[in-house]
Amino acid sequence: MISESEFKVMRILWQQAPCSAKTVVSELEDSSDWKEKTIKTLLNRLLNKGIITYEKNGREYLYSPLIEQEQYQKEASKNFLSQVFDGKLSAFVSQFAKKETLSTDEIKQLKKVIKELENDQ
Amino acid sequence: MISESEFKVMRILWQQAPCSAKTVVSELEDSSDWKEKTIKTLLNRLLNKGIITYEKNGREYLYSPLIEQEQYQKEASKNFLSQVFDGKLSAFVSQFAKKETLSTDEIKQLKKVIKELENDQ
DNA sequence: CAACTAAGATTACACTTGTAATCATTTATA
DNA sequence: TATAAATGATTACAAGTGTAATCTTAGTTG
Repeated sequence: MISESEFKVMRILWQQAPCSAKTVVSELEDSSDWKEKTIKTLLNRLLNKGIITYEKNGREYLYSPLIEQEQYQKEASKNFLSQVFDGKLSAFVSQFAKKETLSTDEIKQLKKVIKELENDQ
Repeated sequence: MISESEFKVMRILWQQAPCSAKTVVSELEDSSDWKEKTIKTLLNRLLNKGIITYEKNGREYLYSPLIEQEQYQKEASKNFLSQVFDGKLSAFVSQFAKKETLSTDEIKQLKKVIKELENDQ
């Protein structure tokens, strides 16, 4: 539903909403090589898809997400896992055992997460 | 590069290659509601993209993948993680701590994987 | 041998996506 | 006040995708 390009816009809105087009544009002009018009197109598509909304501020819009990042991430994760790894989280994680070299810190984080998972049982 | 629909075809080829179109079709007619022509289109697109190949067997083709599943999974994983979770595996995994209820077995698998990760350090 | 089938190849067509440019309108400015 | 500038809206256009149908050709069958 959210395309890859649109997602980059969403990340900004998730971080700092409500947010003017100008702000989004200036952030994305740094981190990408999109033109202003391109970025505005993406905002508009997100609007039409009902994924974000806006309130007027003078003659400009202040945009805000209508779905939470976590909710979206959760759905995206489930889709990804079921599509690529037959739904098996461990199969996915073990991909990274093969030389993808996680940092010690990431591994520590992971262990913590696993422990939480156990406690929830 | 591999679309979602094409991926479903790939899964069959990864499991049982070389594989005739007829076999792929009959498997997918069960698990999806695609028509035969649709499935053949997908095979053809994969061929044109250079993702699979074939050898002739009489007048039919026997298809085989040209990339390994693991290689593809690895790439897809990296893309997914960096796009949706800023590259952080633990952020992804912790999604599942929130009520996505993994089976005890999955958690056990995960722990094993983590242990391996540690040993690789 | 003529007609039918079945395989792959080619064509179809609407929708999405990437990537903008132009249009219309409103506000700021000379 | 006429014009320039900036906003969002609309339009553009090629490539990729989902989802098939038609075409071509070579075997199969009556």
